[in-house]
Amino acid sequence: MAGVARETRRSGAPEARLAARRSPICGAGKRPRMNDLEILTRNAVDVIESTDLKKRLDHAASKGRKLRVKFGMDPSSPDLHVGHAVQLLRLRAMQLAGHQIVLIVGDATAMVGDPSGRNKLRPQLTREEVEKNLVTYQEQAARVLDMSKTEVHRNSEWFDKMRFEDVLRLAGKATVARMLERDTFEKRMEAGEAIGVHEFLYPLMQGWDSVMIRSDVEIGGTDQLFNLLVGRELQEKEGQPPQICLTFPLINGLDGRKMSKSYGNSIGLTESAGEMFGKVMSLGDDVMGAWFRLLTDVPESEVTALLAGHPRTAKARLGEEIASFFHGRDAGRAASEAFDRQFRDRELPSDIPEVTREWPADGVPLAVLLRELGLAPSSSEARRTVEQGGVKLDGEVQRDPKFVVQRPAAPLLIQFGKRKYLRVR
RNA sequence: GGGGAGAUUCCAGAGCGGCCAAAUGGGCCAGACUGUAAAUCUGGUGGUUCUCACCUUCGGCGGUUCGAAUCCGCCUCUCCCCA
Repeated sequence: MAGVARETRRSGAPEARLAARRSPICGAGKRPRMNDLEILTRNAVDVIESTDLKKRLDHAASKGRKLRVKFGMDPSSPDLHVGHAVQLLRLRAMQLAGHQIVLIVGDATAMVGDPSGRNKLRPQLTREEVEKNLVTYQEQAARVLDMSKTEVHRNSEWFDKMRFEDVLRLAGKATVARMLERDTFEKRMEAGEAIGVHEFLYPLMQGWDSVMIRSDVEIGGTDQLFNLLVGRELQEKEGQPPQICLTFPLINGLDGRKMSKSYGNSIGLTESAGEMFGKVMSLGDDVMGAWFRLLTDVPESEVTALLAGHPRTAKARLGEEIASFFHGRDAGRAASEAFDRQFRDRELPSDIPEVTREWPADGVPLAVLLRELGLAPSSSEARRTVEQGGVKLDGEVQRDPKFVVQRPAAPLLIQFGKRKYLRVR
């Protein structure tokens, strides 16, 4: 199904730099052709409508007309994670291929709250909260996209100008029956959960965004299909060619649930290489294949071979690929090595922070010390961990939370649980 | 407008006058084991200078009682059925 067309080459300095710096994932530095269906739709679950997409891509390639590719970000939670990366990587491929990426920051829609995948009424955000998240969002998107070539809009640009009359007109473009077809609404109805009337407006707003920016393609997670399709319908009603909808798999979080910052099971795009690597290593063996295919550029034949081999080796490779994409090869490798030293070889990490504190003459009980150093959130928590043998002082397990620690002559090494290390003096 | 059900600790969900800081499962934390921060098994999981005791918590505010998450009143929010 790979598109057969001659390569259209052109040189663009900033693009080249970006490609060089972060080559490993999408297209390994090779810029995809504008109509390379294979690369642009890799991993896609739904492609609506694929013949139309092919046609438009070919047209774009021959006329040199960029397609406008829309991606909406909901600034209601302030962090992007690797789950978003699945889609961002496709956008990046499109961008490298020469298409125009249009990011919509859904500041107006965020005040409604996307009902997708929710079994709960979402709290509506205030303007201030949205503003704050918006800034960090763009910084994070810049980890994957060349923002200098990316168009960014807030949808408040047009929604703020609408009067109630306009809202009614928009609302009139959909029917309740149509809205209720949506699986999340259906499930919530069945489960007897709350559905706010304003939530029906969400898909319409997102769809209206497509009309306003005249998108050719919109990308989203599989849970976005309904919203994307509404965009198509609205565009048709407004006399525009309906956008192509591409959906990509949602990636599960570290614990198998949907990846979300609020579940604490995500890997954020701005996390350190060490953090990323370690979190990947905590994945269950059975999801490695999906992660390889969705988040790395490792060829299928190699993935198959890795999965057939030792899971530990495969997972380490996965972690290294992911950490390398965001932080460079060297950092990725370093993270992998540091992990091996700490967890496989059980050596101490090389970068143990050291703190200095005040010591009363008669010392400090261990549990209190741990809390004061911030290793434990409360002294009860500290006590439990100590009693369970989770705390080592200079390498020795200390099971007595009341053990009094005196001012140490040399910095005292404290190991709290598996991951927290600290030296105090 | 009428009738019914419900709001519990991070989440789901028991409890229905004292034995409740509150079952169980998930998550999380620790330990054992290991190939890893996988899997599995074990323990822990409100706070307090802590095995006792005390303090805060079961939508909100009051009340009944020696004693309430549990009973009563009002309030807020949600769901269902009927109109």
